[in-house]
Order: sequence, then C-alpha cells, then structure tokens
Amino acid sequence: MATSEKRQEILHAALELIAEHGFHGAPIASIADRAGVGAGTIYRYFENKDVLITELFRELHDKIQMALLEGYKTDRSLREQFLHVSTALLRYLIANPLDFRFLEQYLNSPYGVAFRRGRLLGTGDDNDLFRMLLEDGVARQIVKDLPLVVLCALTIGPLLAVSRDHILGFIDLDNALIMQTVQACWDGIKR
Amino acid sequence: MATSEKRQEILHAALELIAEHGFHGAPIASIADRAGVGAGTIYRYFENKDVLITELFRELHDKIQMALLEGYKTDRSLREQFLHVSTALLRYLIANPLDFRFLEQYLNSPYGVAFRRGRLLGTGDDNDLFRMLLEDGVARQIVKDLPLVVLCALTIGPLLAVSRDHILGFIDLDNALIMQTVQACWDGIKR
DNA sequence: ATTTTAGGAGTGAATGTTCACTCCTAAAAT
DNA sequence: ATTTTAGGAGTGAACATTCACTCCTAAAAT
Repeated sequence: MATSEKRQEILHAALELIAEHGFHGAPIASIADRAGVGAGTIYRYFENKDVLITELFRELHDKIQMALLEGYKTDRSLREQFLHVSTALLRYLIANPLDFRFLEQYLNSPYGVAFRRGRLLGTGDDNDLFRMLLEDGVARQIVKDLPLVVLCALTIGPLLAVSRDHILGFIDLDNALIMQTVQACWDGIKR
Repeated sequence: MATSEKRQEILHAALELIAEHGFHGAPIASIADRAGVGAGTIYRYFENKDVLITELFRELHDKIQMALLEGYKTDRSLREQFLHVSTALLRYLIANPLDFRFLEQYLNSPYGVAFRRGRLLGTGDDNDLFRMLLEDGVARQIVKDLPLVVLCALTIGPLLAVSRDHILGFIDLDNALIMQTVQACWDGIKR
C-alpha cells in the first residue's frame, strides 16, 4: 500500500467510525483496525487524534465547497444562485450520509465552535460560497438586512436539520420536497 | 440538607458542568464535587449517569414548555401565536444560557436522536406547543403544506442557531433583532 | 551478481490516566 | 437498637499515546 493510500485509509476509517458511532465510538484502536494499520502507524501520519480529526474536517469542507460550485452559473439571478447552491448542498448531504453525520458531530463539538469563531473573525475572502451569496444579497437589497450569522442560521440551519431528518428516516427528501424546502429558506431571508 | 435539595443540587451541578464543558467535561466525580456530595451519593438518587442526564433533560423540557405558555393567548391569530411562542423561546434561551448549552449538547447527541424519534412516533398529544401550532397552521392552510419535521427545521432550527450565536458572542440579540429573526422564520413557513 | 548495510516505515504491547460505578464504613434518623 | 442514608476510597475497564522493536527496501560494497 502506498504511503498516501495509507493516510487516506486512516482518514476514511475515522470518518466512518465517527459518523456511525460519534466521537465516543471512535477510539484510535478501532480506527487503526478498520484502516488495516497498527495503532502506532496513525501517529506517523498525524501528530495526535485532534490533528487527525481537524484535518478530516478540512478536507471534507473543501470537498463540499467543490460540490456546491458544480453547475454554478455566475450570470443567474441571486435567487437562482441561492436555490442552486442550497439544492446542491442538500443533494450532497443526502447522497453522502457518512459525510453529513461526521460534519454534524464535528460542528456540534468544541471543534466546531472554534471553526465558527475563526470563520467569523476571518477576512471574508475564504472560499465560502454561501456566505458570499448572502453578503451580496444584503448589499444589493435583495435579502433582508440582518447580520450574516442570522442569515446563515435561517438557511444553513434548516438545510442541515432536514438532511438529518432524512438520513434518520423521519422524512423522505425527494426532489419535490427538496425544492419546497429550499424555496421556504429563500422566503425566510428575501426582502 | 433535605433529600430533595440534594437531588436538585446534583441535577444543577450536572447541568452546569455539561453546559460549560460538554459531556466530556462532566465526570461523576466533578458533578459530585460541585454538588457538595460524595460520588456514591449520586447513585442513591439516580440509577446511573444516563438516567441522571435523561432526567435533567426532561425537567428542563417541561420548564421551557411552561415558559412558552407564559402570556400565551388562545384568542390571537396563528401568526401572533407563533411570534409569541418563538419570541418567548428566544428570550428564555438567551436569559438562561446554561440551559441552552445543555439542551444543545443533549439534542446533538445520541440521547437527542432517541428523543426526536420518540417524539415523532408519538401520538401527538404531548405538551409540545410549537408542534401543535404548526399542525394547526397546516390544517387551516395558513402555513405551507410541508411535513411537520420540515416546518420544525425551518423554525426551531434557526432559533436555536441564533441563540447559540448570541451566547457565543457572535451577535447581540437585542429586542429588535429578536423580532426580525422571528418574523423571518414566519416568512419561511407561511403560505 | 551477490552480499552487506543503513534507514525509516510499521507495529502492538506497555504505560499512565481517566472514567463510571461499587462497596463497606460511619453517621444520622427512627 | 435497628434501619436508613451518606460518603469516598477502591476497582476494573477503556482510553490516547509511546517506544522498543521488526521488517522491508534500496543503496553501497564486494
């Protein structure tokens, strides 16, 4: 097995275990087992467990940003762009339930708070499509003049919540329901 | 110290520690210390840690339902009732940050999933004001005809998210912002 | 071409720590 | 005197991390 493969195996094993059983259910020993490596090997690739998990999140975040850009047209109306990105996010999350579950675990932990804090204090030029869209909408007076974090709460919040409900089997998020949900989010933030 | 006081001390100590440091930061020994009792004493009042935490949530849930009923008028329009309840929820959460932080920890853990599952499969006659309001709105065609869980996602989701942002210091949820946020939630679900 | 050597990736048993929970003693209540 | 309650040291299990060791590969020496 090549070196980079081994690294990926470890990341993937950690993702699966955390997604399936939460942080509690993902001891290093289990991650090593599932990745097919020795426990000590993990520490050749990652300084410690925290670094492993943070790195996992970073890669996932990038991957999702890429997915949101798929089919994104810069010449559409803001509303259409919002609907596109939101729909893409929902589709990604329900197509990749393991990614979603991990993301949720992460964001609802001390890791996530640190991430959010860094994000908000950042310069704003990071690659967060959602955030840019909302800021643009406020500037052009298409979206309600509310703080960015409130707009995020009104959009990303529900999107994550319905994804969870779908993955847990509480609802069946088919195409029609996805569109209705995304539209409802837009109704909430539009002027 | 009377028996019931001791029980309350234990519950309160657990609430504080979990709110401040998460489940990880609330070992039995610390809970006992903060409550001013011996570790063994806790097991005289609660079968195990799970029962203690579940009980804590149950009491908190009841307390919040009571707070939502404060000043609730049955003769107002659905919209006004929704705004009232949502505003009351926001006010309660930002006035009781420890309660909020605990609630969040709980709902985003395996406990919370179990709770939500029980809730959705239940008969619907439990004392959940929010849920009743939304169901009523759908029946009277005032609210979008979406599954109940989606409507919950569109309302409770953002409310919890902005509360968190306020408590973490990312925004200042003053009266004006509370009203705007609640109104935005309504805009999202109204027909 | 064959053997020797070096280096570093990989390992998992051992370590020290933390945890939920138990159990026995002592104090308080009856 | 007897029963009930409280306490906290003790217990074993689970955990992240370490470290002394084992390969394996590929370069160097012959």
